[in-house]
Amino acid sequence: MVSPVVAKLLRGNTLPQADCDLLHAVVGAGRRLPPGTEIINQGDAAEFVHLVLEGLAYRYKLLPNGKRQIIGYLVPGDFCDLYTFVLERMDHSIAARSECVVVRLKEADIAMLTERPALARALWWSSLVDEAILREWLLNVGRREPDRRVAHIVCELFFRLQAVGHASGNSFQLPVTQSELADTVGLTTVSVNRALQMMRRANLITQVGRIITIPDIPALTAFADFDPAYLHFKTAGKRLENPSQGRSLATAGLGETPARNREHKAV
Amino acid sequence: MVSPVVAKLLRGNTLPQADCDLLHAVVGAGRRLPPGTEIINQGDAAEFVHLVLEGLAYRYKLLPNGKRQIIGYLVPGDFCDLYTFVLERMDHSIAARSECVVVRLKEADIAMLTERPALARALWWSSLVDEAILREWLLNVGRREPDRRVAHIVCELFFRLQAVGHASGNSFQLPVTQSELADTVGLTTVSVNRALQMMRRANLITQVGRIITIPDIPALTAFADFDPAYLHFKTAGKRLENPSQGRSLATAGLGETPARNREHKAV
DNA sequence: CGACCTGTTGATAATGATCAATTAAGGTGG
DNA sequence: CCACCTTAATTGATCATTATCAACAGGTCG
Repeated sequence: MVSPVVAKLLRGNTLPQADCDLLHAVVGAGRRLPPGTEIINQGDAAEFVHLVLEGLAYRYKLLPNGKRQIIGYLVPGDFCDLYTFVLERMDHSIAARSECVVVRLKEADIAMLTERPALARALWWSSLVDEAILREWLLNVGRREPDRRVAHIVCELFFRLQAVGHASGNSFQLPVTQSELADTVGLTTVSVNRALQMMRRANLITQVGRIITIPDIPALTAFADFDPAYLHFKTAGKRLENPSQGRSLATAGLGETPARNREHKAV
Repeated sequence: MVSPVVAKLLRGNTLPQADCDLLHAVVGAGRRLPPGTEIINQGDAAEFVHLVLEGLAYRYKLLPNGKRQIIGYLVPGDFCDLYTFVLERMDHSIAARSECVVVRLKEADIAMLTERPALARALWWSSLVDEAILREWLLNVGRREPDRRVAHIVCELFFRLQAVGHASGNSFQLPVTQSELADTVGLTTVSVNRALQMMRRANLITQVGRIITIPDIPALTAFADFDPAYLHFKTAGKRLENPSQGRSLATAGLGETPARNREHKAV
């Protein structure tokens, strides 16, 4: 069984086997957190680096008037705060959306990893991808039409979840409520609801509960103006053409019904 | 004369004198680019790392329908693409807004810098601050009211320009058109225009041409819900309380009228 | 069963976008 | 220095879109 971190880093990097082994050794088991747990709060000082092993979490910021903006999703293999030893305080919060398994790494662990050049580079890459995603989101929220915003985030979550083995074929579990989607794309829940309805009517997606199927991926990506290049996968181009490579379960760890399932193969 | 890079990095880090000297040695003179020059284009492959020494540039993405989203401003001391050797292709473009002086650094130069632990950490810090700014922008565009969006970006540019010596007291040159502001905060130019008018009427800002004065900084930051913590300056808290520390000229290198002036002191 | 959360719907109200001029400012060339 | 040109800022009127409000349906969970 390959840790999702390794799987994730291998999306954009090649790593010597020894580095993968080291990662496995350092990462260990992690603790299981119920949905809704605050993992990190804005203003927190550095202590540990948190890494999501299972489940889905999100970053967010709040406004004084109570409005919320979700500024990132964390899927298995994503670091919450790799930079915690460089920036003194968190400028945003992170909460578990589903049941999550999260490891806490000490500064010494991180140092051990970054001593290996390939690993240091891979970790850097992962933080740069986070930044690239933010840029694309800003474009999404600032300049895309509402329907396309929603379609775009659906595409992104599909690609990212697929990359860590949480899609089967063209189906995956959309692990968030419409209200959360609204807070990620800068709309109201009503608008998100109608955007999704429109997408269903146009047969761009099919929905059974929270399981979403994309019958025609090129059609959806075209509608959303989604180009996976910004995810900086090594094989991003190929994936778009032939995207049914996901081999594992859509439900593991991401549903309301906590799943214990760990059988997903790493890609 | 201290290079703006050094000034910038010292905002959030302490560096040994030797590291500052090395930076100076590596950075050198740079080339002068006229306003509007495309510095880097989306899809470009890695070649050099670009660093802005003078002037103002911006990152942006375009939509197929021609809409533009500005996703970052680069002030003196900012790197355009520090990560160019990690990510294969640029996922956005960068253009000079005013006349700019830009240096191109080879991979070997960067390697030389990152061999020094303090410098490596400082460069990492600078890239993390870029990311933090993106998060705040996403909140701005996604969830703040139009007037406050505009006020917020005015605050940010003031603080960042002040930090590199481009403010005098509470005045600075806002180096962009209203149309560019619109593309950064996700509004139309008409809305931005009216927001600025409102801010003038409320005496939150005063404008003479492109020179903006903030008569009451706490009032403006309160209105904008601007908390400089996300810029991760070491002294950010203090700056908010006592912000009239800028010592240099508001116009150097940032106006339509190209300024040759280099006398600004580093802070 | 009843409380609660999520998704859905229709009606209405605001809010920004759009459109179309007009004014202002800066830069150029005669 | 002035006429002229271009770009940027400003204005008012109108339109479209999205937010808001309110209510209800379906499911889950004690």
